[in-house]
Amino acid sequence: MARPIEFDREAVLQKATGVFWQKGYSAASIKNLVEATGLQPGSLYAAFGDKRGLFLAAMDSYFEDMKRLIFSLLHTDQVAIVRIETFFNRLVNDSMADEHRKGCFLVNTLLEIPVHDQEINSRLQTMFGQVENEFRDVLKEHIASGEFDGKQSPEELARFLVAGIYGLRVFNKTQPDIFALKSIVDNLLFVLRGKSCNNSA
Amino acid sequence: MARPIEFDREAVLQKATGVFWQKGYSAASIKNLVEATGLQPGSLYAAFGDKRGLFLAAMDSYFEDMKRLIFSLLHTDQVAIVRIETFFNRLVNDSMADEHRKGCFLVNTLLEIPVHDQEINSRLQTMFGQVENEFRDVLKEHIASGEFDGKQSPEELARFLVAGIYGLRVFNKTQPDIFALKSIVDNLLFVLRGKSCNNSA
DNA sequence: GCTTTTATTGAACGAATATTCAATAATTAG
DNA sequence: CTAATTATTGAATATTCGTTCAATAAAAGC
Repeated sequence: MARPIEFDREAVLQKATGVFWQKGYSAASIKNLVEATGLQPGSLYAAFGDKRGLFLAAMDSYFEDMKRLIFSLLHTDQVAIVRIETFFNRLVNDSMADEHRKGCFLVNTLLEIPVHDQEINSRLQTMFGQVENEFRDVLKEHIASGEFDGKQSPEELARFLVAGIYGLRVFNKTQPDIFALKSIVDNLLFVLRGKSCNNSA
Repeated sequence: MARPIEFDREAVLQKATGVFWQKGYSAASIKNLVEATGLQPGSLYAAFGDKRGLFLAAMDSYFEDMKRLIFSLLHTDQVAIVRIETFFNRLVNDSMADEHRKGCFLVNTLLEIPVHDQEINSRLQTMFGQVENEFRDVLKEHIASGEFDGKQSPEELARFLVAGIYGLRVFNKTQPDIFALKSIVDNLLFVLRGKSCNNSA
């Protein structure tokens, strides 16, 4: 028994995410967000509390999309190592396709927000932790398959891959070169093969 | 035949760098900078033009220090691979020692400033290019020493290491764990050994 | 159709922002 | 000592910032 909300919350969050992604949290103004979303300040504040609340909601929205994508790439009927390869190929292609080279919104946020902001940083920690765990599970399969004879644990390898993702995203900001990115991926995956020496065969 | 400048330019830049490093470019206010440097707005503007000019000067000052450090670590009488190891050990130790986990000022800046800001980004590109070249030269020595039988070029390996530095700096923001960092470094250096398989001996 | 409830509007608010500049201070040249 | 030059001061500036709120609009219950 009241006036219903007119806007599509998800669509608004996507627009707002675009602004924060492009400019960062501090440099994104309410004016920018009002223009991008089409909502007036009052509506924005009624829906999300304040600028920070909108930012947190944008983070969550972005992460949900990201999680869905990662899950779809990492849970197929292919061999474990191939799934990981596919993931990194996708990362390289997406990086090249992004004309503004915005990178990953969450990585950007991680570096922008000082560590003493516990609310945002613990969120990021949880999010990146989930990604790490996804890789860890796939790596467990990989190791069990016998195609790997290195001494590293799945946890250790997962951390290494996550750090590799960070490296690629930052690298793409300085040198958006597809061959460079691919070569970095090759070297990352090299670590996962373990059996680099085939002269026993 | 005029009043001399009272402040120490390098000392002021160090203080200003601290503010930008901690808060980022956008979130750092002139008020913050005035308080940190001890200079009044007028003096700051007379010396550096505007906030952006001060930021550019801070970037340059920071990079000079960084370059000196990298040079000192990478040009010793040790074996090439050991020098690289030493560099990464130092990076890990410094990361752990930084209580505010500010990471690398230039990497933070790289992710904060949109790519369409050509002035700042081309500066960063040059700076990181120089670091990459330093590694490339050391890797040439490493490859020439015969301790490496991989197929990668020094250029490719240098890019990989630089991406590794990026990865470590970002990783340290989410998980400041010395064992995790060390394990990532181990895996990075694993790629440089090439001769991972000793069963022919 | 009237009341109630909630959404939307957008002007208005005070606070904070980057920057300027007239006044003052400190130095040197002559 | 005086004049010239430049550094320093910090209040004042205009603008932009995030946020609020009274007015208005739209729906549902009775």
